[in-house]
Amino acid sequence: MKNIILDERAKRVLWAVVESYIEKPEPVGSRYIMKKYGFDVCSATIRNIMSDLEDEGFLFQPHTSAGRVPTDLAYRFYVDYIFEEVLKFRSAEVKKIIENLTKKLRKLRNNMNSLFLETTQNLSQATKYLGLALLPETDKTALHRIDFIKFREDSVIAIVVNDKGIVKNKIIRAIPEITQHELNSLADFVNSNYHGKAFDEIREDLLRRLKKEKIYWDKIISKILKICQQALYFSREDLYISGLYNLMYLPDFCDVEKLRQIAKTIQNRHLLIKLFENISDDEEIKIIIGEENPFEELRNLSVIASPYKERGKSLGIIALVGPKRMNYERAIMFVNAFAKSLTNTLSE
Amino acid sequence: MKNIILDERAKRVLWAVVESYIEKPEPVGSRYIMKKYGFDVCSATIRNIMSDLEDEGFLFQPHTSAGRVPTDLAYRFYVDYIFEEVLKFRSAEVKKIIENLTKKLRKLRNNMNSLFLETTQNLSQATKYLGLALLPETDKTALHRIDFIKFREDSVIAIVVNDKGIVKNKIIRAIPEITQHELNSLADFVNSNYHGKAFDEIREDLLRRLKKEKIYWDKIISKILKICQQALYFSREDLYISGLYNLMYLPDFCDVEKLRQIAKTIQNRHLLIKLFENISDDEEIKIIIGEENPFEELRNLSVIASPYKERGKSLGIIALVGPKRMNYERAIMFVNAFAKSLTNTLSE
DNA sequence: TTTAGCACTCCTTATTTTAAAGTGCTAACA
DNA sequence: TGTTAGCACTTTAAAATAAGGAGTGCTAAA
Repeated sequence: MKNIILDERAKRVLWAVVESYIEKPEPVGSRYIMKKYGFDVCSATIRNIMSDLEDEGFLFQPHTSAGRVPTDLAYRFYVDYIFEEVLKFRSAEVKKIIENLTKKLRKLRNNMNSLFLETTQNLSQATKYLGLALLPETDKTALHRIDFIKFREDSVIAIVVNDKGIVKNKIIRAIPEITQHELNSLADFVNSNYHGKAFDEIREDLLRRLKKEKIYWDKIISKILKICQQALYFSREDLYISGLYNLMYLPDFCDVEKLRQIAKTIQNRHLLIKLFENISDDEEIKIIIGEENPFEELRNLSVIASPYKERGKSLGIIALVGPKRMNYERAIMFVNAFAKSLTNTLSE
Repeated sequence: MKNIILDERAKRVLWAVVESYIEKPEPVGSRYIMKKYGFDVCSATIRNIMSDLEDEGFLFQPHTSAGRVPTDLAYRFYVDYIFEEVLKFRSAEVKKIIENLTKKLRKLRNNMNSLFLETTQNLSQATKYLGLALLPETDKTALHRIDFIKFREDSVIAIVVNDKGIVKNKIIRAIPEITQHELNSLADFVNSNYHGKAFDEIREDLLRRLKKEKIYWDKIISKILKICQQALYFSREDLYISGLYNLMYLPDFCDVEKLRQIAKTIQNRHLLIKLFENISDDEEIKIIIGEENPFEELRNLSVIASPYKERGKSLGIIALVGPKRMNYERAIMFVNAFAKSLTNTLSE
C-alpha cells in the first residue's frame, strides 16, 4: 500500500463519510457531509475533496451523480483512526462490560462448553453480528487424565481430559488381542508419567522412549503405543458459532443471493477454523477488513478477533464476523471486553 | 376432517394438480392439466372439477383468473395416495440405496459421531432438503462404562460411555472432601453392578438401594450417590442438522423474509428436538404436512421422519425437513432407505 | 483557493400500456 | 344431465414511459 498523505481536512471528510455510511448504508453526498458534520466550507469544496479521495482509492462512486461509498481502504483508515480512541476513551464502559460478564462467566468456570456457548451468544446478542469462539487448541493444553476403554471386538475408545476440563474422545481401531487390562496399564502409565504435561511434548517423549528402549519391534507394545499416539493427537475442530440469523437481519445482506451466500459461508466451519488458526497470537486485537481476508468467501465481511489467555499464554480466539460496514467502535469494544473477561475467568 | 368422497376422475385431477405444482411452483391451469396428464375431456370440464375441489378445500386460487394451488389437505391426499406405491413399486430402487449406503456406513459402525454426520449429510445431499438425525436417547441405552474424575477443588467430571459407544461427559459440582480414590470406588461399584443395564433402570435401582441399606443419612455417601444420579441423567440434546443452505436455494424460499424465517427456525435446535421426541415410534414413516405440525414455526414446512432401530427396538429418528411442496415420493423413499440402512448398520 | 450557480446524469418511483394466462358463464350439443 | 365450444372478463406480470430528485462536475467570479 502506498503511503498517502492526506491533509487534516481530507481526513475529517473521509472519516465523516465512513461514519455516515456505517450509520446508514446509502451513498453519502457532499452537502449532507457538510451540514451533518459541521464543516464551514461549502459543498463544492467537500465535493472536490471527495473527488480527490476517490482518486486515492478511499471512496467509490456507484455511478456518476451518486454520492460516495467507502472502499475497504477507507474502512481501514477509519479503523486505524479510531482504534486507539476506543480503547482509551471508552475504557470505563469496557470495564463495566468486563465486570458484568466476568461475574456471569465465573459460574461456568468449570464447564468449558457452557462457558464458550454463553460467551458467543452474548457476543452476538450485544452486537447483532456473528459471535465465534475457538476452543483452546488441545495440543497446547496439558493432560489431566486419559482412559482407554475397550469397545466391541476391534475398537478402543480413548477418553482424554485436559487441564481445562475439556473432554475429548476418539475411537481407535485396534487389534482384538488387546485386553482391557492392558489398556488400563497403558492409561496408568501415561497418567502417572505425563499428568500436567502438554500433549505435543507427551507425543514426542513417547516416541523417544519407544526408540530408546528398543521395544520398537515388539509388535503388541508397539501397537498399543500407536493407539496412544493416535489418542493424543487432536485436530482443531471446536468452534462455537452463534447468531447467524442476526447477520441475516442486517441491511447489508438484504437480497436473496447474499443471504444464501452468507449462510453457505458460515456453515463452512472448516474455513472459519482455518482462518482463526492463522491469526497470530501476538496482536491483542486483529481486524480483517474485506479484501484483506485470505479467504475469498469472506471478502465481503469484516472480522474482529482477539485471543483469550491464561497466565499470559494465548489459548484460543474469540471473534465477531459482520459486514464491512460494521460498527467497528462497538465491535472492537465488545470483542476486547469479552476476550478480557474470558481471560479473567480462565486465570482465576 | 370430514370424509369427502371424490369420484375417480376428481381424484385424478387433484393428483395431477399436486404433481404438477410439486414439479413447478406455479398455479396450475385446467388446460395444462388436460393436455399434460392426458385427460380426454375438455378444459371446461376440468375447470368444473377444479372448482368443486376448491369448494371441498383441496385447492386454492391466489386470485380470480389464476390457476389453482394445492392446500395442505391436497398434499395430505397426495401423500396418502402415493405412500403405498412408493414403498411397493420403488422397492428395487430403495434396496439399491440401502445397499450402497450400508456399505458406506458400515465403516463408521463404531463411531456414532461420524455415522450420524455422514447420514444427515448424505440425506440432505440426495434430496436437497434438510437432513436431521436424533441420536439414540441415552436414557434408553445401556451403560458400557462410567468414570469419575476429580477436577479442581469442587468439581467432578463424570464420563459415561453407553453401549453404542457414545461418550457423554458432565461436570458436577461436588463437595471438596471427596477424593479421587472414593470416586474410583464409586465407578467400580457402578461398573461392576450395572454394566449393560439401561440408565433409567440403574437410577431407579440406585435409589432403591439407598433406601434399603439405610445409608441414606450418611452424608458423604449420600452426596456421592447424588453425583452418580446426576451423572446418569441425560437430557436429549444430540441433534445432527445438515444442509440448511440446500433449503435456501429452493424456489419456495425465494424472498428475504422467508429466508430469515427459515434460518431462525432451523437454528432453534430445542424446537426440533421437541418435535422429534413427540413422534411416536410405532409408525415406520411419519409425515407431517404444514398445518399438521404442532409447532407454529414449522407450519410452512413438511417433515418426513422415520425411526431407526436395533433389534426391533427404536433408538432414535432420522428426518427430512423441506417445503410443503416437497417431492414426497423421493423424500419418503430416501428417508425410508436411510433409516433402514442405519438400522442394518446398528444391528450388525 | 473557495464559492455560487447551473446544466447534466443517473437512479428511483410511479404510472400507463400491453400481452398473456386462465377463469366463469352461457348456450348448444350428445 | 353431463360435456363442450366460445367468449367476455379479471388479474397479473412485464415492458414502456414519465416525473422527480439527489448529487455531481464544471465554469466563472470572488
